[in-house]
Amino acid sequence: MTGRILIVEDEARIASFVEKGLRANGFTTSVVASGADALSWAASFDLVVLDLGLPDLDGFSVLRALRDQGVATPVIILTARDSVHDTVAGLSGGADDYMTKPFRFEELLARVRLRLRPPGVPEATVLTAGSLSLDLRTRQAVLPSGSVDLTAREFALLELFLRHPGQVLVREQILSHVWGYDFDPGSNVVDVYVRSLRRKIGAERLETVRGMGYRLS
Amino acid sequence: MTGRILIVEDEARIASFVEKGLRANGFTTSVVASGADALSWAASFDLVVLDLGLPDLDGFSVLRALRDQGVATPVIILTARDSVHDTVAGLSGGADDYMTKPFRFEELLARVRLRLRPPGVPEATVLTAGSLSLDLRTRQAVLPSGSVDLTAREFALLELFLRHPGQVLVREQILSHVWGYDFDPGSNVVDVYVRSLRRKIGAERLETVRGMGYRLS
DNA sequence: CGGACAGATGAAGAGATCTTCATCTTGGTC
DNA sequence: GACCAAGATGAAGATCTCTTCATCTGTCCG
Repeated sequence: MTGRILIVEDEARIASFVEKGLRANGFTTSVVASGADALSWAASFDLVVLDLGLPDLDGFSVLRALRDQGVATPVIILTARDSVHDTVAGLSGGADDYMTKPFRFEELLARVRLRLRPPGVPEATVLTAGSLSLDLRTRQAVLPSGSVDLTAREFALLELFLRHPGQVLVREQILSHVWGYDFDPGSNVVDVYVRSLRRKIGAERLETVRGMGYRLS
Repeated sequence: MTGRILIVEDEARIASFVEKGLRANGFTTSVVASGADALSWAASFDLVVLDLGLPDLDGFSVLRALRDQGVATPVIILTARDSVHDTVAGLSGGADDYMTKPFRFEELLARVRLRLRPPGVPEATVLTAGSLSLDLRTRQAVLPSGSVDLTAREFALLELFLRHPGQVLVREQILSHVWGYDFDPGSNVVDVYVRSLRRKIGAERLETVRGMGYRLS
């Protein structure tokens, strides 16, 4: 998936963090630091990441002005945790999305991908690898022998494997995706959950790559 | 939301159940009972509900034939619970959806709506009523005073209220939506969960309508 | 062979969640 | 006002979920 993304952010550190991450994932990005610039440029982009704490215009004025101009580009808003209510109140009809700072980059990436999904290519309801499938709505693993209910963690873990089929996933990667940003590196939760997944979907499906991590086969 | 829906189902009882429900929700429907008819008609509809257990052609052949003809109409498959694996395996790339029989009508309706959502109108991430919002992804209620985490049941209950704002919801409706099809009519779970929701979002937001049920105000 | 380390496994405990039940309160009706 | 039904509430127990910890097993390498 590709796309041109406009980052409207005045803090250089955050702008750079977002820009690097998005570029590393194949998106084209530009950064502007003011609401005025955002207004002039937004229409030429596929998506806008908009910080609410701008120096000149506040973010919502920018958003409203864009919509008044008939610009329909999806906007993902970055906001401080303590002004969530105002932010959410400003999202009319779900056309836009928001994230509270600080945020994990993966979360932003997921939302960007969601908004840029080509129309006509609906969201997957099922992920499949070989004879193993995962129903994303019912949170069930589907095997030739039948369906198995998964817990939230098991589900998140299996989803991660299914989204990276055949690829070795390192513990650290797994921890940061499934357990979040500030994980305890000394924990063996991953092992334990791989174990319980294996019990449910069959041990042979999750291959151990010694010294590296695990791989879905 | 409107749309023309083709129901491909040979069991009259189920066909009627689905047709009535969809019509009651503003959709235009037609029913055919054979795969051959499905093939000739599918292209003129916005969505197809396709039973896999047809007398002439099996459902998958119909689906494959449609795709071979270049018909991209979204298809929702109805299948027996014990052939889930085959069904899921047949869903290529998540372009289609499936449901196991027996199913709750509301579930079908939700999937129909999902598939017929006009492109460019992304799925809502937040539902709002007055100063109360619900973030559908984080499962948090957002109030002027801050955000509150909800449990799975609380979330489902509040979502139901927010999708029917200002409308009185009867216990039975609530039970069938949030607790599923085969609920115990003698239970007071609804009361208990209304209570716990009130504690979290403020008692004044959920109004009691004596002898009827509850309403979000 | 033996040591060291990576991974596998089982069990236990904390905490959350869901539901049921018993009791109390409120509103409506006669 | 008295009564009854509907609803509100608190508490307890069953179950599930997640995580940690201790121990066991297997692999690699000298």
